[in-house]
Amino acid sequence: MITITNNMKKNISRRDTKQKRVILEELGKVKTHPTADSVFKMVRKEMPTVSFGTIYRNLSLLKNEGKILELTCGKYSSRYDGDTNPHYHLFCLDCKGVFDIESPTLKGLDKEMSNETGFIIKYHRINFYGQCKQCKS
Amino acid sequence: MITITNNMKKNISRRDTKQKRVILEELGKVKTHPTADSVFKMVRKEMPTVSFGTIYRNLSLLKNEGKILELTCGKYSSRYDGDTNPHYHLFCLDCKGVFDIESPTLKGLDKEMSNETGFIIKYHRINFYGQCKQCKS
DNA sequence: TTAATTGCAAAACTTTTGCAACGCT
DNA sequence: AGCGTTGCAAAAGTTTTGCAATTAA
Repeated sequence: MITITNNMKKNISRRDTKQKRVILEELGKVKTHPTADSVFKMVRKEMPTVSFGTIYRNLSLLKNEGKILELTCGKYSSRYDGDTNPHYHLFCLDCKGVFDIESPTLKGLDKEMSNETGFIIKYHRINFYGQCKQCKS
Repeated sequence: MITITNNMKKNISRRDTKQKRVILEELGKVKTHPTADSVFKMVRKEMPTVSFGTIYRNLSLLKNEGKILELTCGKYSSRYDGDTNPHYHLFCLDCKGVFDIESPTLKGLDKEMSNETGFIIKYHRINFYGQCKQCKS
């Protein structure tokens, strides 16, 4: 009999490090959906010797563990979200900021689209594009 | 009196070039949502001297003119869609392919979300993630 | 004619990776 | 002790840009 052990799950955390803790902590503090570079700068303030490689490696681990979200938004630079509750985002075409949409998500959409298309659908993301409250004046 | 001339619209085409025509033509032929690099290779077959800069510059022009769509899908490489009719996409988590969803789009969603959130919403994109028909076996 | 566009190459920018040292467990 | 993780630096991948030559209008 073959047993699936935890070790067989690839690219997830096996150790609890200071760096990982600070990254998650900093992401939890902000609602700005920072890029990897911004996370790097935030963490640097707490840990001046942290490196870029460590930021990227940990963001990848945390994402695979479902502790953070990676938002895809155009060429260059993903953005990261410490809030893993299902929600959508507004991308401001003027200031380029990313904002949370508070409205509830469309619960039946994945199943409905699965049925209509024949694809297997696990989840979806909705990105709205327009102007944020600051920029709409 | 100040007149808005066509010249004041920045980053749109002003000349009709062979390169631009071939790029649009090649994008119209496929349903694969190619990356800029793939478009480059496709166009190279027709025009062996075309350069990367020309591909990127024209993809940007065509996008600004609404003749093609740029799909954002994770770190690295945007993908381009010659079909500008409103539709959603499935991103296959296995083969990494991008597929069109034929179902109609959610027409009232932008207005509804505008009202609920106070943002100005111009358009939205929905990305579904799962398995395509090939990979779901 | 004149100004947008091209091809080429270099630069800019984001992300990944090799490796020796380090530090969880 | 064993091995996952770190810091550093270099490499890899994508996109942009400067410039002289070309070409559409």
